Amino acid sequence: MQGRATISDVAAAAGVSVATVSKAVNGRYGVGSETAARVLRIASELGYASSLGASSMRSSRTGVVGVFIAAFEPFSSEVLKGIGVALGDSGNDVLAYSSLTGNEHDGWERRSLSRLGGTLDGAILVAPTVVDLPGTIPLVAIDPHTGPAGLATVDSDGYGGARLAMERLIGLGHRRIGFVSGRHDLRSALLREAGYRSALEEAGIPFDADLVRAGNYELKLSREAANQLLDLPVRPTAIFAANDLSALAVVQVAQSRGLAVPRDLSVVGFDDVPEAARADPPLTTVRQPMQQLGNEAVAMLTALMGQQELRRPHVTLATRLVERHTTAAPAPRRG
Amino acid sequence: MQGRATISDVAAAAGVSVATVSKAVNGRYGVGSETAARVLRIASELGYASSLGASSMRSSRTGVVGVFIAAFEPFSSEVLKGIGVALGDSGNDVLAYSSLTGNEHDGWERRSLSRLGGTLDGAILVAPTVVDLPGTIPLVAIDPHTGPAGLATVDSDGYGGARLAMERLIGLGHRRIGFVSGRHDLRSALLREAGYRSALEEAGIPFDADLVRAGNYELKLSREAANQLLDLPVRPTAIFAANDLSALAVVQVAQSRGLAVPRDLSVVGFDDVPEAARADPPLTTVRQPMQQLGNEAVAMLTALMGQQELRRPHVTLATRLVERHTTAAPAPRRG
DNA sequence: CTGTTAGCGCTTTCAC
DNA sequence: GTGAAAGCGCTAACAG
Repeated sequence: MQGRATISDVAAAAGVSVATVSKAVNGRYGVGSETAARVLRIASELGYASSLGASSMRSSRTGVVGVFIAAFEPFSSEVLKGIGVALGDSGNDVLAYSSLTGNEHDGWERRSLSRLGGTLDGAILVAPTVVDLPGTIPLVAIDPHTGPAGLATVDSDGYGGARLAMERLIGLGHRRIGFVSGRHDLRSALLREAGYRSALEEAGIPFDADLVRAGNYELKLSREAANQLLDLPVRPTAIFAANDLSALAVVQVAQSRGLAVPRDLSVVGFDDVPEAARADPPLTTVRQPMQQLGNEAVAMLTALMGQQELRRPHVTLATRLVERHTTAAPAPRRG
Repeated sequence: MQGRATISDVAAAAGVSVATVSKAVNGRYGVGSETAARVLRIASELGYASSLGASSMRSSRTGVVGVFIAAFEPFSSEVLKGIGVALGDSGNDVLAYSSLTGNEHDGWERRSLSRLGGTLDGAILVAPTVVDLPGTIPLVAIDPHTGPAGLATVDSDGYGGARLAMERLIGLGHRRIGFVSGRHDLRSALLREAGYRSALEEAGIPFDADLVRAGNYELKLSREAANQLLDLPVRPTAIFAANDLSALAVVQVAQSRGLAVPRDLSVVGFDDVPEAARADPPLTTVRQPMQQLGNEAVAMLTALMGQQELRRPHVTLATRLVERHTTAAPAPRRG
């Protein structure tokens, strides 16, 4: 049982050639059923399973689909859950890969695809920002950069979602609403920002560039953005953030400055990651169906892997506002 | 840019041999600095990155650590987050693998390890139930089956946690407390059950076998267990479940039978997965530090990969009770 | 039905 | 400093 058995170990133990073992293990024709049975038994006894790396070098199908993510953060994790259940019965294994390493200009998605592409039957990219990907295997992107029309994509309605958030805030009576923006290399982030502006415009509230600050979906930057916004001579009464991470950062900063949320400042996020519900106070946010994003991506990928044409190569899912406890009417004017 | 570039593509384009490219790319000695620079530039232009499968067949270090999980469910997802951040700076990539396929007697952990073992520098197994694993690479198990003393493990204090839950329930005045058990092939599940019994005993409440039902950490079974418990002639006033999934199932079943939680039935879970906080009503549960489980595992694995001896090959983390809204004093006797 | 052979992409001696 | 060659574990022709 020491050190993984190889195909030759099995062959030797069974007294046959490696070719025969390979055929038996893969259920190919051309092996006596008796021989096959014996080989299988021995393989099982030895705990043999073919090396993914080696076998993928010779044959095309491997039965594993890859998911490439930048990191195991809440958003990707939810997507992964959706992918996992959707793939549950397909007989495919799931391999999620996060490459923190060498994040230079290459882009992790390129590098990862290069390293693993040959090994996979298909892949899903979560929030890729790189445009031209090697076109070896079926690919679908979730929440992508504005990429080539050729790439199948799934995302959710960031524009509409942002409007939902803003309309609520405006309906509550807010007129001075800050915005912490997201990663500008992601279409979804841009759309959320567009929704912010359009809602303002529709309500007849003039756009004020001072009220939008870069958060880039990063904790540090979002905190800075929040501080800048709250340092403004005339403080915003509400802040809409491009994702929950940023929104949570805003809440935290506000609280650390002695401001009560939502009494002194309303905050709305975007995503509805699990962390949003457990925050204190629980975050009002725009929910995007993250697990369903995964489901849809799997459906498309499955079609692609089955050589099918996609009816709809771009799917957009609806978002909705989840009101929790970080929104309220603005406090009566205090100067 | 079509179809991943291989090392020979780079070699051809650079007018050198594949051997030279390999050395240049891997920073080995024996290449002119001028040549190396040119090769590197061309490699980058071609978007070349060495195939993981192929390179792992020849060299030992690959810079990727694996995490093997049964599925992308809430518990594993949290652990993965912890592993991800802990590994962030190590320069290692993370590869999470879930093999739903062929879950026969082999055990997914064996099979997966066999298929990928050669490709990884080390691996973390989440809730493995198989005992003898091939000992090829550094391994650490999180929440393992009672395995050989040789395997490094990290888990949390299931016994103490269960007692916390039970003591609270008993303190609230409950005397008739049901238990939905977990997977009996996991030590943690057994310890939670032991905690249940010991707390009962200590409070002088006689153990009643009718009050414990198998949930196996499965939705379906847990629902059945809940129904059986609630069908009892003398209904329990509280139910402690071995994990949150089961607890949530119990709440759901109770509600569907017209019982109000916590008025008619108190429920306590175990884990504190994100879903527990968002449930309605939010679940009272025993929190185990899932992300920290991941951190600890990484620390141990890193030591192991660095050839170091482990000071403490078995680490157990503390748990604590998180009271939310599924617990209350039992209703006054109504027969 | 079974074994021999070639070669996937890569790294590593070992000559030159 | 550079390249030829061997071989990692495996599968796919092709012989026998």
